[in-house]
Formats: sequence, C-alpha cells, structure tokens
Amino acid sequence: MTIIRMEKDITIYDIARELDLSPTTISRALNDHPAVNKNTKQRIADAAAQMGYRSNLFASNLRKQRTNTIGVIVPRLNSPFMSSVISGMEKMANEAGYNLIISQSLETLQKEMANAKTMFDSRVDGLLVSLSYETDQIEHFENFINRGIPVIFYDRVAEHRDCTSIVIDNLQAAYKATSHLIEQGCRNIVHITGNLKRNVYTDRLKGYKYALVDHDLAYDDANVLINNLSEEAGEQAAKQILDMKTLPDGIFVSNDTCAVSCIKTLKQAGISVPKDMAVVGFNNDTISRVIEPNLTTINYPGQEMGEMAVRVLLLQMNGTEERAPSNTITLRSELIIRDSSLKSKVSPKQRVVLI
Amino acid sequence: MTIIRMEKDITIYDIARELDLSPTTISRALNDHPAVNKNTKQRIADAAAQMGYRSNLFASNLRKQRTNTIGVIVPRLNSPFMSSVISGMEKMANEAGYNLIISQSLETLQKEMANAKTMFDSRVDGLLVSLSYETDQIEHFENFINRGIPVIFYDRVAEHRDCTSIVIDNLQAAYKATSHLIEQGCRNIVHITGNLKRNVYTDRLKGYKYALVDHDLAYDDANVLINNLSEEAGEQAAKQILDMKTLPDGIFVSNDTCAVSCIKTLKQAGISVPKDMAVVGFNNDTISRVIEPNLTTINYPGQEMGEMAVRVLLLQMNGTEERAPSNTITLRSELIIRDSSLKSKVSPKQRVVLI
DNA sequence: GTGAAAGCGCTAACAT
DNA sequence: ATGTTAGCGCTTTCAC
Repeated sequence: MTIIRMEKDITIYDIARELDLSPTTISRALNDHPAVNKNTKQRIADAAAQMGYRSNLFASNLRKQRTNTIGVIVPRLNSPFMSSVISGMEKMANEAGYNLIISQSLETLQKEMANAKTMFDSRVDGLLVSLSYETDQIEHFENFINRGIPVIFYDRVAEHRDCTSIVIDNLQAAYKATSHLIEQGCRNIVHITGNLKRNVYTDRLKGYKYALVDHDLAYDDANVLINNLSEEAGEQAAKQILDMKTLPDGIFVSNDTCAVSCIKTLKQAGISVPKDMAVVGFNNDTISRVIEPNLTTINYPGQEMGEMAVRVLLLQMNGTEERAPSNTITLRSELIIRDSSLKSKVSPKQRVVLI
Repeated sequence: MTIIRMEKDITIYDIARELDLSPTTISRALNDHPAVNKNTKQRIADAAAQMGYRSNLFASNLRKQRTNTIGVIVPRLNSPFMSSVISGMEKMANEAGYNLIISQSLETLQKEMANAKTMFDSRVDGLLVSLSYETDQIEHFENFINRGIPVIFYDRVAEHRDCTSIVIDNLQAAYKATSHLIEQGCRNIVHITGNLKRNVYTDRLKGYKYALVDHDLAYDDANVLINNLSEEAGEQAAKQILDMKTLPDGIFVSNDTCAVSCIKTLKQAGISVPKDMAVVGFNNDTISRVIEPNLTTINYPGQEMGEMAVRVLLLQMNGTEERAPSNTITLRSELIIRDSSLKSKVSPKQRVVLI
C-alpha cells in the first residue's frame, strides 16, 4: 500500500514561528494593515511566498462573519442575454475580490426556493435574482432581508420595499417598438410575449397596448399570444397567426429567439417579411443580425445590467446601514431598426431610437 | 438614530441548550449520524426547523477541511457553447450538493493564473478548466495537483499525467467535415481556425490536412487562415478570401460565429453559397439554423460535456486515492449536413454523420 | 446513545 | 509597532 505524501498547509502560525513574530502581526501584515512596519511587512510577505502560504478563507470568513461571496439565481444560464449578464457580473465581482455562486431555477418556483436556501446556507453576502416564470411569491427571500443581506432583482423583478430593482424601461421599449410598426403602416399588430406574472412581459404588453390606443387603433386580446418564447413556441405562434381569419400586418415579439423562428416559419408559408408582415423582436441577440431580413429589435444591454447589479450590490453591502434611496434603476435601451420592419425607406441616422 | 434589529444566527449550542443536550449530539443528529436515537433526532430536527437554524458551512468547512465547492475556469462566459457547458455543470453539481465558483480568463494567461490562485485560496475541492488562447504553460495548476485536488480539462485541454481531459474527437470531426466538402466536389478548400496553441484548433487543422491528403488534394499553408474566430474575424477572413488569386470552392471554419459572418460577407460580395463556395462551421450554435443557407456544422454537445466533467470530477474527489485510469474521455459528436455545403442532392437520412 | 474537550485558522479587543 | 487572549461554529476523538 502506498501513502501519497501530501504537502501540508502553511498557516500564519508557521510563519510566525519562522520569523519569531506573533500570529497577529502576520495576519495584519498579510492584510496590509497600516500599523505594521514596512520592513516587517516585506519580510512577512517574502516568507509567506517562500513557504507557499495561502490564506484560509474559511477561517477568515468564520471569524469575520462574511464570505466575500455573491449569490446569483438565474432562470436559465444558456441564453445569450443571460450569459452576457453573468459575464458582466463576473467581471465586476472579480475586480472587487468577490466570488460568484450561480444557480439556475430552470423556470420553476420550487428550484428557485431550493436555490435560495442553498445561497442562504452558503451565507452569501448579497443576492442577485432574476425570477422564474412561475414565481408568484417572494417569501423565500425574506430570510435574507431580515438579516440585512441585500437582495437585488434584475430583469425579471419583483416589488419589494427593501430591494433595489434593475431594469430597462420595458413599457417604453414596447411602446416605441409598436409605434414604429404603426408608423411603418401596420394597422393590425399581433403581440407575442411570455408569462404575465413577470414584469417584463406585463410591461411590454402595456407598452404595446398604449401605443395602439395612442394611435387610435383598437386593442384586442385575441391579438396577444402568450407562450414561453422558445424556438418551438415561435413556430407554433406563426402557425396560429396563419390560421387567423384576418392576417395581421405586423408582429411584435418579446424575444429574438421566438421572433426569428416565427419569421422562418412565416417565410416557409410564403409570407413576405416585412412586406406582408413586419416583425420586431427584443434583446438584440446575435441571431437578429443573421436572419433575413435582419430583425428590428430592442437592444438590451445584458453585460451592463450585470455590471450594474454587482456595483449596486457592493454599495449596499459595504455602504452605510441605510437602504439605498432609489429603489429602481433603469438602464438605457434602444430600438434598433433593421429590415424586418421597414416598409418604407428610413435614413441610416434614424435607425436607432433611444429609450 | 435607529438601530436596525437583526436576527441573530442560531447555532447548535442554542439548540443544545434548548433541548438540554450536548452540541455533539445536535451535530450528529443534523448530520444523520447512525448512533443517535431516532426520537432524539426527530426532536432535534423539529427544534432546528422551529428555531430557524442554518448550519454554518464555514465552521464546518474549516473543521472538515473541504468545501463542497467546484471551481470552473472558462475563457469566456458569453458564448453559446460555453453557456451550455456551464449549464450542464451547474445542473450536475447542484444535484450532488456542490456549489460552483466560476471565473473567466478572458483569453489571457495572466487572468487565468489569477483565477487559479483565487480558486486555490478558496480551497475548491476540484477544478474544471478550459484553457485561454494564450496559455502556453500550465504550472499554475501544479498547486492543486500537488495537494491531491483533482483538475480536469475540458474542450481546450492540456496534456498532464495526472489530469483527465474531456474532449470530442476534433481531428475526426474536421476530417469528416473536410471530406464532406470534397465529396461535394470542392477541390480548393480554405480552413479558418483559431490559435494553434490549443488542441482543438491543431487537431482540426490536422483533420483538415489528412482529409485533403487522403483524397489526393494538395495541402497549402496559404489556405489556412488563423484568427480569433470572432464575428469581425469572419468578415476579415472573407475579405482575405475574396482577395485570393484563385478563389476557393469550399471553406471549413472552426466555429459557427465566424462561419456565419464569413458567409454574410461573401454573400454581400456576390458569392453564392454553396454554389460558388460551400461552407462548413463548427459547434451547431443556434445561428447555424438561422443563416441562409442553413449552415452545415459539427454538433458539439456542450451541455453533456459540462455534465460529464462534473461527473468525472465527483468520482475523483470522492473515490479512492487512485487516479482515474482513463486519461481522456471523448464524447460523441456529429456532422450535421445542411444547405450551406450541399452542391448535390442528399437524402435526409444521410444528413447526419456520427463522429 | 450521549457528552467533554480540543482544535480547525483566523481576526479583533485590548493591552503594552 | 507588536503581542495576548479569546472566540467564530463546527466536528471529532476519546471517554462513559
């Protein structure tokens, strides 16, 4: 039988013994405490490096009662939007010396609650959440709030007195998108969107509705299709549209994935986009610039949203005890006009509309 | 001045006092130790739930010297392939009760080394790595290996006696892709690929080369374009191709992003795909089914790769002290033939080629 | 089946 | 500028 010889971990006590100093001084020096002599610091740093010391975060966390860890709960990881968000979060967190623990709810309330519990037990210093489709109560975050652990919602948010939300102006975005379709001559516009439990979809529905009303067009529930905005759902929706007694002349879809598969199906059925039906998507995923015709869409700054979420969280974690004054942070987005919605000529300058 | 009253954490001592038992028994009961009376266990579980107890992972980790955490180092988070991988990892890890700490190297060696250090200091129980473009030495993982912390490479792997690698057969995939182009009548094929420091790209280059040779076609360095496979790089590459003295009749690109932007640029220049140039991509990202013509590509099972990576890691972390016998695990992939490469008719049955 | 005691490695009061 | 001491909450001998 072989015994694998494993290197033993070096502690501050080992360094202390080596340099004939107290563990306290070692600890202070390693944390760059001002009250330690420069030379001593250097000696300690050298010894630490030479001896292969690594700090034990668990001992430190146990003692300090904080973890330098941010929890992220996300509906799904593998969408272009969400991976941009996560990428932004990771970048910011990393710069600030924080770790990220990420888990996905897979759009179910049950997993979201389980994830929240894990995060709680992992004692994250703060939590970033985008809600699942199903979620209709947010009591599972009360634990955090009661103990003063900041919770921030982003994208799919909930109203909570003590929580900041980070969003784009979904209502405005949808309003601008729909108005754009109307300006292009559409008079009968279908809206495809997601579960109305989620703010993003209710707000977009409102924007769609208000735009119609403001342009003296009738709003009709029958023109609103609700699904999960997946590729399959897009195909499905296209078929529903093709079955309508009067075909619409415009479609506003709540994400690009669904919009693109919808366009593909419509084209296969002989519908010309934008001539017969103009289409607008949402998110500005890569596919929007690949589909033909290129998809008019809302540019949703995922990376920025991720960065902002962490930035605000850091402020709340390290700032004063007071709650942040502003409860909602709205990021800028924009309508990017491409060929899928253009029935008339538009100069390149007018192809971006700020929201 | 207001004092925010914060709920205090309940410890096993609190429960012990409450039930007039020792902390030891509480600890054992909560960990389902067999030597604790069933009734006592139940009483303790009830009390814990009622008092709102949560275990302190840091104290536990400090004591047990393990963390239930898996570290993941990834070049970039926001690619469709990588987010599938991560999604698979998260799913598996979560099921096994492990947390994931994720960081991105942003394709630089320097960040990769920094990330490795953070992971090391966070005392992850195991590490999953896909190498950055730049990485040309892997000493920064020796720390882990020396202490018996398993390191697994996936996708962009390195040779290491003690580390398992998880890959697809890149050589075969490229061979099949190139052969397919040749079978479609291509005689002058360009290959666009990434940094040859990475196995994935060298192997694909080899597969391309061998396919040419086996079909009695000349290999020419001038037909190999190396770039970072980004959207911009695709545009750039297309321009280079258009400038060639004799235009190629086929292109094999090492990812879909680059292949798609290449096709877009070629089409704008009046080249017909596949008639003038047949194109094959790699990854089977969503865009491959959106571009017109739909892109022939290699289906790369990201989600599965992520799941497999965690599964193997769990085995190594919890299994015997011995190293896993197999050093490389190769996942199945497949060539999916679509219109971008089809100059002749092919029956639907022949549209998928296993690799 | 249960308990007493020690210690994982670190940091923060409180000295000096 | 440095040291002493205590304790964060848990698990693990060892004892009964």
